[in-house]
Amino acid sequence: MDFFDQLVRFETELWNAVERRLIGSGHVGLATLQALRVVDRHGDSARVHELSHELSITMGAASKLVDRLERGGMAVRRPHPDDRRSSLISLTPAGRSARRSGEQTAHRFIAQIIDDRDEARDLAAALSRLQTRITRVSEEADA
Amino acid sequence: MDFFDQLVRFETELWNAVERRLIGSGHVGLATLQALRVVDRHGDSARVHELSHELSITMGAASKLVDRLERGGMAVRRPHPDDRRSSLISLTPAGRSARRSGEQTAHRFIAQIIDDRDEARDLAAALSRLQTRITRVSEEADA
DNA sequence: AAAGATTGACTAATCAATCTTG
DNA sequence: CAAGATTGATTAGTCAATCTTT
Repeated sequence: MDFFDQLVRFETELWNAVERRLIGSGHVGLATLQALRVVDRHGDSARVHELSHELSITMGAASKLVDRLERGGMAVRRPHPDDRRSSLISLTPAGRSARRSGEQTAHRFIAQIIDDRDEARDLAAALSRLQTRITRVSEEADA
Repeated sequence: MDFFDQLVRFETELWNAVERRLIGSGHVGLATLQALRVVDRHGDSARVHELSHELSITMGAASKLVDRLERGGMAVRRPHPDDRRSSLISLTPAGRSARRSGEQTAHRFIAQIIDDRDEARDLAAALSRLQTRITRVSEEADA
């Protein structure tokens, strides 16, 4: 379990350290920043579904997350033109600005932790490859 | 941010997959299992402090975690012999049993995700090395 | 029936305040 | 005053039930 324990510990502490840096310099928190990045990345086609999927949280959590973004004046929902069950989510100017400055701060901090860009790329690739195995191994159980 | 995003995503999904496997086979949840492992690892010298530190959670969270272990009949607090501010936490037979079977299930599952033991060791070492940088880089800000 | 989303009940984390002991 | 722990108020997640639309 060494690998698992180390993974969990590092992820938790890195998340918390980035969070402290963001809050300490007057930016939005990391969970909010990650949400803003997902919405922005999707241009005008972000739905609750995308947030749920890309942040690995439930639909319920994603729905409430968008509620908070709206209350904070960082995003707005408008009706989906082709599917009346859904809404399209887009950032307000304030949301885009919070994303830009927060992302810059987070990026600088993380680059100090892992300053070797090749190593960062290799680690990301290794994790990405293992990622695909999670689904496969999980599904083998259901068979 | 590729590395960070991939790290967070992989950790979240691996945690959730292990959790589902544990619950699905009638074991304690993963957060509980991690707590049981910490207490057991410390023999008879586990305090709330150790749980807080090794799980990277606050003292408040760790204190409530021990409350839940006690309510579940998996651990007991007894007064610390040398320090009356503190308690020593130890596992009951039920707690030790839950730890053993849960750990076995979790271990088998994770070994299926990352089946190359050398790779697991290398990744754990890389993360461990980066781990030490978090504190250093965080503290540079305070200077 | 399935997909998208929302809501309510519950769980477990955070922070801050507090208490006791070192 | 600092360290260990506990507690209360708040925050944000889960799951399950529900509603609408596909």
